[in-house]
Amino acid sequence: MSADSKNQQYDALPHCADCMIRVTGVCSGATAVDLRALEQAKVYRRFGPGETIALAGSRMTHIGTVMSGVCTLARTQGRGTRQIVGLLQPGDFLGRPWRTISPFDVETATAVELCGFRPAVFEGLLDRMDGLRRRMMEMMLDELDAARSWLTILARKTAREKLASLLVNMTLRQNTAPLRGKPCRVDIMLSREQIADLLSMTFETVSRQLTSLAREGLILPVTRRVFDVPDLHALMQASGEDADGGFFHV
Amino acid sequence: MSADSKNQQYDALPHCADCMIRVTGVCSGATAVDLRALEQAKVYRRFGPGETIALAGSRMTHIGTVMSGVCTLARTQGRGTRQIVGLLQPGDFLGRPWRTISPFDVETATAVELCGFRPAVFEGLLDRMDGLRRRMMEMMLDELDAARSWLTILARKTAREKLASLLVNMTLRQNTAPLRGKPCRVDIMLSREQIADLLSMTFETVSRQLTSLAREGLILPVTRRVFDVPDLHALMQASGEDADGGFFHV
DNA sequence: CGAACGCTTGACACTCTTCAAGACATGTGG
DNA sequence: CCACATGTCTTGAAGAGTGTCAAGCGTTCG
Repeated sequence: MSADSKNQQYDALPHCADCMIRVTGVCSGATAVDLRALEQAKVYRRFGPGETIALAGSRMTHIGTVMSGVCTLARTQGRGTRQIVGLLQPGDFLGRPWRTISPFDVETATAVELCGFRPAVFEGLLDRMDGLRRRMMEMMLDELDAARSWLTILARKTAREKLASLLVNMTLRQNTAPLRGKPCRVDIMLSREQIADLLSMTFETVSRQLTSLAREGLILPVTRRVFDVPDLHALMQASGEDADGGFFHV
Repeated sequence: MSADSKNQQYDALPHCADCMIRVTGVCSGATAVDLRALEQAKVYRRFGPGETIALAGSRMTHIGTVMSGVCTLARTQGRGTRQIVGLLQPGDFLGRPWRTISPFDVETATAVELCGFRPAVFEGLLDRMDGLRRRMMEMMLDELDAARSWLTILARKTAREKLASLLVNMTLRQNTAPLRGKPCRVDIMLSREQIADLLSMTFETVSRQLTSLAREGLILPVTRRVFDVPDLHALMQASGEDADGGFFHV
């Protein structure tokens, strides 16, 4: 039934009615009636790890909600240094209505499923649907706050604190109820180099600080990208954050 | 006529019909009819330099367009370091609808005139006026891009490049047509310490780099905060930006 | 005039980057 | 199965760029 030519015969993604992401995504602002229109317009897309979804300056063919996996927004500077300015995790919105030229490179770090729309279609829906539009504005405001919080982390923290911050952040997003004192596990899903590009360091410094944190027992390596966190509270203190203070979420 | 109690007897600010800011502000999205409603709802406010408009976590009594002067959005870190995460210059929108608790300290760097609205009133106008709402979303998207571009500058540039970037940015905003090769003037309006908080450096380093740029003739000091820029293109190169590449605007 | 403030300049310490080599894992072809 | 290549990660040593601490200058204001 009306398969987009790009859509291989994967298992179908959930219908809006059964979709878990809908709790937090843009579509959480949609009414039941709206949802039926969204269902008709949406186009699922899948990407492998390491694929480029859009280069900076190019037009995005689809915008929408990340269903699973992690995307990076990045820009390459003058002399080859690369800065990742945002991570898109499940529930986050990829692309912007009325601004279909992406100002950043959009790439997948892992396999990614996207619940997408043609930009013009989605803009039409936004104009029609009050709730959807309202949720969209909320999410944009949240993203702005997150970007600014992220700014303070990159700008003022030491290498050690930056890594601890990233680990705490991802631990919180990956564990539903990470009780303090209760050990938990975190998968950073990014290579040392990607972490470096995200935190504005060299991958050597990333490696050094990770082994340093491991030596002190704040994290316990399981594989190279998976760690056990025996004491999240201790890791928070290493991140230099005041108590529960403003933990970013992008 | 209907003077707000906060409004001392200053000269009146312009009517919307004569307002220059309206070219770039949110209200540029308003129709002639909308404009009459805006005119009725707006409340001009004035602040002296160094005033605190809102502390982080507090409710903003007014949101609206900055008419003149410069405001800073800032947050104080754990050990007393301060990070300015955004500058609000004339035409920029101060505060966010549906998010009246400010996540940052809002302060004036100079004397500031604000064309403000009660949050609830402005939200009502947004719901009613398609053009206004559309322009608001555009501005939010631009702000998000600006925050992310700013991120790459803070994260990856040297002290010298950061200062050059800031100077170029402000020069572009303060000169309508800064032709390359044509000399122009820039007023940074911020103290050395504020610049340091904005660029994540110490004020000593700011001072050193400014004198260094001046020694090389890239900027010519007029007063301590005003410089002539004999060759904007040369300054751009010192900023490490690729040609005209993504110059941020906050 | 003295005090307060913003700014400049210097000397030194320290963090992080840079350059370089090696360890470890994975995959390929003989 | 090995030799070899490749990519990712670790570790080391030296150097550059900023932060830190400290002193001094210039202006403003009471």
